[in-house]
Amino acid sequence: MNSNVIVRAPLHAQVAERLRLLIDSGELAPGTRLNENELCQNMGVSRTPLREAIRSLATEGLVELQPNRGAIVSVVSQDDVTEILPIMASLEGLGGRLAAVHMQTDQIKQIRKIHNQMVTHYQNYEVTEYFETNQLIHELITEGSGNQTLVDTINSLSAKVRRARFSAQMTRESWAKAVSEHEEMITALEARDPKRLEAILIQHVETKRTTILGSLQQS
Amino acid sequence: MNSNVIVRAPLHAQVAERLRLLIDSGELAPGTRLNENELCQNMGVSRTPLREAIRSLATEGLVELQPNRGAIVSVVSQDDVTEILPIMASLEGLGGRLAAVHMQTDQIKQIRKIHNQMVTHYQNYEVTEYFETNQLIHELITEGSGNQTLVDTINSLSAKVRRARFSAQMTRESWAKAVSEHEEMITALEARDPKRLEAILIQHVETKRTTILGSLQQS
DNA sequence: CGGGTTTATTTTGCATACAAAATACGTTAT
DNA sequence: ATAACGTATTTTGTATGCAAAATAAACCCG
Repeated sequence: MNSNVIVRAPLHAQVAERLRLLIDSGELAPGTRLNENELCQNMGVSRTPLREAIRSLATEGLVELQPNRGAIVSVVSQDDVTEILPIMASLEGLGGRLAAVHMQTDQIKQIRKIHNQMVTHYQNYEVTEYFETNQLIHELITEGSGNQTLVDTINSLSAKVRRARFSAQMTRESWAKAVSEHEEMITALEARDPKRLEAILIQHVETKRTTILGSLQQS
Repeated sequence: MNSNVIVRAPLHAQVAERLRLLIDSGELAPGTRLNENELCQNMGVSRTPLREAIRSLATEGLVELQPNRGAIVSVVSQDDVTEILPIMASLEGLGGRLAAVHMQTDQIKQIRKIHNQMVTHYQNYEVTEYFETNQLIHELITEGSGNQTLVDTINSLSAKVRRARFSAQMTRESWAKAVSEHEEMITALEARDPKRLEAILIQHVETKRTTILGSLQQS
């Protein structure tokens, strides 16, 4: 009679997930010390799974371990962004190159659809929706590479700069540029032109880097 | 009076280190279940730090967690190698491109020295020494990029295929090709030609991929 | 004798308890 | 009053204990 038992994920995984959210949302700001007791009470779990979760986040780079002094939320400096984005550019470029060859035609059509939605959001100044569709397109292209390790690697790097990206204010020009680059991306994908798509993606991430750094500078 | 106190690393870090060694050396073969009690007694620690270490290795991808069924040593399939090496190619290429610009001239001279040693080892059929110097050159170039995140990312990927690389038998031809590619690499580095170095590195890792896959196929 | 069910044992997951280190605090001496 | 020392408290690190799940074994029934 145990038909629809919900096999809930291990506690430490749930805790890790929750911590990621707290960090992404900024509730746990960069530099904050993770007090184990406090977090335990907050989340209603004991220290064991919490600590395991923290270790995971540390390996992912979201928090930093300080021996005998616990963990702090990693602070992503300007330098970190400068380091990470060129790597993401290379990898997204690789992903695009592979996707242009491997993706199914109907998958590409699907991306074109989402792209059109994104453009509408752009025209209507719907920032959140724009970001979401934008992000989705990048993910779909990368997944289209058929290389799961590549997807994981990019996601891991992306996680570290996610907050910086959110908070980065786009200027009218940089936004327009991003959209036009996206248009080129889709066109290259539809034409199944690996080298061209790769080049555009690399350029696109470079544009992003400039935008983010420009925004970080002000603060 | 606490001059030379040795701050020993946290137990879980030591355990993780030891586990990595066991996995790399093959004492813990791919697919092996990690029995916690067994390992605890073996290493003389309790389960807590051991489990934390296992979580770390899981995030690194060296072991695979199976809910309620513990962890097994990851099995690197042919497909995994096929996925990972193109990524490493892109990243090492990026590293080279940056290194060609950023490295100090005397650092480049140092690499040339090591390269010459490597060639000698090649001529004398000293396989182990050849592998070590070879590996060292790649690391030094990547480090020369000045991008620590890049170094970490490459190392993480490298760790997963390390065993496959060791066990890969080089043919006379593939070995010769690898050496000649290395010669080209150093030349491009000395000429501070980023694009050329990048291209060679990408090609070089591609060669490696072929070698490893050819070797995996036989087994 | 074989398949399936129940029971026993092992093994993992989580919580708690204890030890060591680090931090915070108060006291004392200059 | 301030600096420095020593003590108290907090916080992390490790070990152990208990419960649930999974695996292995025994048993029963056909």
